[in-house]
Amino acid sequence: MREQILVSAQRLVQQRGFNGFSYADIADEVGIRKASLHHHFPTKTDLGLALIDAYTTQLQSGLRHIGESFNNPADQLRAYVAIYRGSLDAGRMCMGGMLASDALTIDPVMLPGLKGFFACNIEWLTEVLAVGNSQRIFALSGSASDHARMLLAALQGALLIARTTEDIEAFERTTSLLITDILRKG
Amino acid sequence: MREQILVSAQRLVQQRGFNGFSYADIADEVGIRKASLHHHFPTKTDLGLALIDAYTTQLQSGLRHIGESFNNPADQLRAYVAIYRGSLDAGRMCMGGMLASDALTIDPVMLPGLKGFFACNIEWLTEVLAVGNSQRIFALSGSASDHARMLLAALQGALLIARTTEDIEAFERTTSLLITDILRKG
DNA sequence: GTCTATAACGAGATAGAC
DNA sequence: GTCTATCTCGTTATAGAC
Repeated sequence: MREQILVSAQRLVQQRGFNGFSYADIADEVGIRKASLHHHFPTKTDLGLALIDAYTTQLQSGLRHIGESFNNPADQLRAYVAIYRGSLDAGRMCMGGMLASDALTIDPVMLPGLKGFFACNIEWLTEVLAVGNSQRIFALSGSASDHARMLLAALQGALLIARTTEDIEAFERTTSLLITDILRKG
Repeated sequence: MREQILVSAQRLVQQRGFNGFSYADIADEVGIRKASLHHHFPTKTDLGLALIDAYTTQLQSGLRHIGESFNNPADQLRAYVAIYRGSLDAGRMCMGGMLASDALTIDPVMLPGLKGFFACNIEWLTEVLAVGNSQRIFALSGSASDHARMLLAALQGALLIARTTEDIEAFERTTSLLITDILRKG
């Protein structure tokens, strides 16, 4: 049940933000009463902390899987971008981006976990970009970590705008451009 | 008074999102009672529509000013980026980005105005990039409109992440990289 | 245009029975 | 672990006096 609650709540946060859903929404979805939810997560902050933790674990698991599935840094980067594309197709934003936009309204105890999530993304991207650059697969114009931050920012923003403008095609073109600009020409 | 309300509400949306403030917050700030606000904006949706309209007007005015102040497309682009930097310094997000993250929870009648705001940004950026490219000041790897969308997405995402990670330095490096990647290399 | 007063609702949360 | 019942608070919104 705890797992069902987390699955439901995660979807709600990704689609509506942390202030955009209530215990009543979750209760309807998982089929128990509001009050019963408080047995699993006494406060909404407790739920939020568990969500960030679970989401970061999902990310790390996904990144590990990419590392095991692809040797080529370019393919790894494309697989990373595909995660965002899959999210868009499901009508979901990145939970990190949604919580970031709610940063001033949520309990501050959630912020370290949120920062950790972004750090996870940046560290992994930095490593992939650095390896690709040293293998002359990529041709970075700046440091690997600067490119990593730029990629993360661009993907978060592209996801946000694409959902609102309902333009998946534009998302696709943006991410293609991001990748080709990193790949060594000719 | 209507103007004071809009100023207050705009700041609140940019910092806390459309669901992150109430009429009580505005009332405290402008010094009238909650009920009096409904005389100026009967519903919160009415307020939201007025905010989007005012914000788009501010954008257009700002873009016009940039066009009048700088002839060089590179300087125009830097001035555009500086708008986001100024927002970050004020602890504010772009209102467009905030409303986009709230897209599924706000009254759908606000969505056309929100899409129009993004279209405004993309059209202006596309024009600046196209001119700079034809003047051989820029060296675009893709179409001007694709680069425009990418820039907008990257700036929105960078703003969001920089506020959460409290890393203005990272925002600065990201935007520098975005601009240098567009400029024709020495 | 602004006020007091209040309605109507939904939110997060608690108590205690089963 | 789940339930019913309830509490308290904040929210948007309205009625009607001044």
